[in-house]
Amino acid sequence: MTSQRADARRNYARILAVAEQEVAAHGADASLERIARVAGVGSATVRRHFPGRRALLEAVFGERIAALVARAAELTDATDARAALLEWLGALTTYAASARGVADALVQDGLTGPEEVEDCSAKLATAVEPLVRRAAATGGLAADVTAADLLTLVTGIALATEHHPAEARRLLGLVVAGVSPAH
Amino acid sequence: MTSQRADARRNYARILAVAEQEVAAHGADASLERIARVAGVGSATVRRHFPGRRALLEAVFGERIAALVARAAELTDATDARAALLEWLGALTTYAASARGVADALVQDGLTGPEEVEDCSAKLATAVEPLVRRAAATGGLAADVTAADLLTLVTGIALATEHHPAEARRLLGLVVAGVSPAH
DNA sequence: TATGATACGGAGGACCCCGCCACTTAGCAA
DNA sequence: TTGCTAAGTGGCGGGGTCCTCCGTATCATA
Repeated sequence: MTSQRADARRNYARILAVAEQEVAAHGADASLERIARVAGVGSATVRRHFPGRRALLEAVFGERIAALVARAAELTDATDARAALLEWLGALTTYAASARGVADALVQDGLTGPEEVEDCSAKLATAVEPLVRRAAATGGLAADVTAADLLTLVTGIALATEHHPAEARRLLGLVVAGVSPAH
Repeated sequence: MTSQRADARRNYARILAVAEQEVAAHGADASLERIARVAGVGSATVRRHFPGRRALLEAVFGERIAALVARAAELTDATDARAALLEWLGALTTYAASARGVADALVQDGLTGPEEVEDCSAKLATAVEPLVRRAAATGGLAADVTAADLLTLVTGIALATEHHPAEARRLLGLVVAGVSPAH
């Protein structure tokens, strides 16, 4: 861990910084080769620090994901459980719609299987779980809705509105209220 | 049109047949090169008949899209407007979740702009439009929901459940009923 | 059958991801 | 301070894709 060499740490930081820009500019399938060039390192170095595109994306989004997890923890104590959940979902939607590639990363997360506990969607799911439980307990959430369902829906909205990010929040509103609630 | 040479027509059919298999197997980013190889034609020929991946995907999905458009026309006369709309959305969801790549194709459709009337999502939007209007008129649909919204939501569900297609129908149900309808 | 239009397909360029390998260098020990 | 060693590095080559150009084969017509 800390035994990592100083230059390695330096390169790690440089690559990550460039990767953030590139992913923001070109989405989840930004060119790793290009990231290496811009960062002034060899392509092998990028691959060493981040084995595979997934690893790089997770690192890029890690901070924001952590922020969302923290936000969820704060909201756990809110008086209105339903409002807390909705606010968190809104924050997630805004982020997923604005940060190109994050939604792709989330939908790909399911592939690795349950042993991979470190992936982004697992972190998020664990984080909302308490909010979901509280909202469900107070009747603020349909009974058969799981945390995973909500993440999937938000991810889907973000993916489908890739070219119209402004619509994302509105669509979330529709999903929450119901497109055609039973009368 | 009919002045197309016989060999060109033959190749078109061969390519389309192979493309259907390849897209079903590898999703929207199937290799055009590979399609050409399997079809026994040069890569330039594929490109000639289908300029760009979008064109190829549209051709591949064209028949099913047409079937959905026809289904919408049938359902326009149904007595229960809301049920008709929901049935059509269910059919669309099932198809989008089962046919790999179709959702990607739909979300990419928005890029070309309004002048391109031939694209899949425009066809579908035009087809559901009457169903949406009737459902809204009879109170079976939230007032501020457009046909495009519904397509976007279904597309999103399909994209987000790429690795768990079985969930798609259930999520559609949640969206219809509302995850957390106002009390 | 001869001929012009049409469609074909391979070569080649640009880009990408990935694995391998010889070289450099940071950080520790004497 | 001076070596030593392993971690870290970058470049090269292989395999793949997309795309364009252009000489050539093939079809339709007179």
